[in-house]
Amino acid sequence: MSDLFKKYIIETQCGTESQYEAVEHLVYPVAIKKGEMLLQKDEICDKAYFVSKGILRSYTVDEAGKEHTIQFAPENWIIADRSSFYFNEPSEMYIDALENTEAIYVKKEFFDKAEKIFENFAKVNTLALHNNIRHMEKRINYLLSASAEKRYLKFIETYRDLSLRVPQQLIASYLGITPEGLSRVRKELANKNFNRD
Amino acid sequence: MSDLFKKYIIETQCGTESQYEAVEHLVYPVAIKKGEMLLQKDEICDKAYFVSKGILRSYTVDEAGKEHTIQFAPENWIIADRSSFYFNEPSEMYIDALENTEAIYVKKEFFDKAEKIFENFAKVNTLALHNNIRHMEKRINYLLSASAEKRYLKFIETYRDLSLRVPQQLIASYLGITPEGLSRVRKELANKNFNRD
DNA sequence: TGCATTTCTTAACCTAGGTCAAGTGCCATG
DNA sequence: CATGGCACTTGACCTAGGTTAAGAAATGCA
Repeated sequence: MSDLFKKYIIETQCGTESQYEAVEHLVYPVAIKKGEMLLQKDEICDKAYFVSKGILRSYTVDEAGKEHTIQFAPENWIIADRSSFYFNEPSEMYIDALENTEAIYVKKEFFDKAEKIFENFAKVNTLALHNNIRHMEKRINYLLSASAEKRYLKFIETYRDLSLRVPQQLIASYLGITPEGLSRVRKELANKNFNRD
Repeated sequence: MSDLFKKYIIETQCGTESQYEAVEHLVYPVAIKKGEMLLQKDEICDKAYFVSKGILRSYTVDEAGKEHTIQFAPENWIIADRSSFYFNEPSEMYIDALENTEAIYVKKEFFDKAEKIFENFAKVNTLALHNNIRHMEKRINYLLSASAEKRYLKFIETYRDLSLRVPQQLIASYLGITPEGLSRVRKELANKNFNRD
């Protein structure tokens, strides 16, 4: 179950099997049932999950009770409330499983230990943070400037696989539109494609 | 002109004057006139600016020619296209000055050198990245879930000083609404406050 | 002080997308 | 094989906020 994570670590760190063995005891495999909650609002997020099979998702809930998807994490992705994890502050979000999922989680100790074992751990981590920032910046820009249709097209272009595996209503909640709105957008796109002979 | 930056570095790094002197030659003071451009789209952003007086701003321009403000940087803030700076890739954004501004800029060499001089430079930098991520996450959440009015109220609560110094149309472009839209929101807020005797 | 330029407001009108309420189709479990 | 429950669609209606165009204020510059 944690083989994929092992591979991920060894590859990104340019590490060896024996280096990985030195941190392995801090890697906890878990099987998560569809719908199961891994993090609730106001809890402190002390676990970062790496998905080896299935999909996890983080989301917020507004005063009106509506869910807003922050992130999808399919295979090979890491998910956590980074702010809560790093600053030890209560989380604003929830994390749950969209499918029966196999994952591993690590706590802070893993990061501390890994920094000692892998020469470039901090550097690789910084790279990951920058990737994260770049991604969020693009998302903000899209939310500021693009219509529902454009945001959807961008989404299926960027996450082709996810757009097939994830319920449409959740994609809508990621894009900042309603399920009905997304349904309409899809219909209009279908018409366009049909009409351009 | 660079005194504020010196103070900023010494404080955040818990460093000494003499440590600062060892990196000072990599700190370039600049005076920027209102309206002057510091970064254009498609350029690689190789400078990070720290503002000691005035305001800088980063923004994108969409296909319709509309500007979308990504960040305001008043005194004591740092501004750059982080992705372009870190990954050496062409920038998607512009940076200009909203007021006559005094700033310093540093290039990558500064970071390299500072990492050697200040014991915790990398750690403090990681903290800054996490702060950045937290901030962007909140912004995404607001864009997904809150009305124009709520976003505006949040903005003036969070950046009281900026909301007085920055032209309204630019605040609108930060919030993802039109200047006219913001004007209407303000009017409605004024009416509400007037009518609650 | 006076003119020009930019910023902000207002109002009429419009539209993308929200809301609400019925369907329709699709598994999934008994 | 039936049925109960989701997920998705559809359509009628509504509204927040966009668009356009015009003026009013503010600001800068000479």
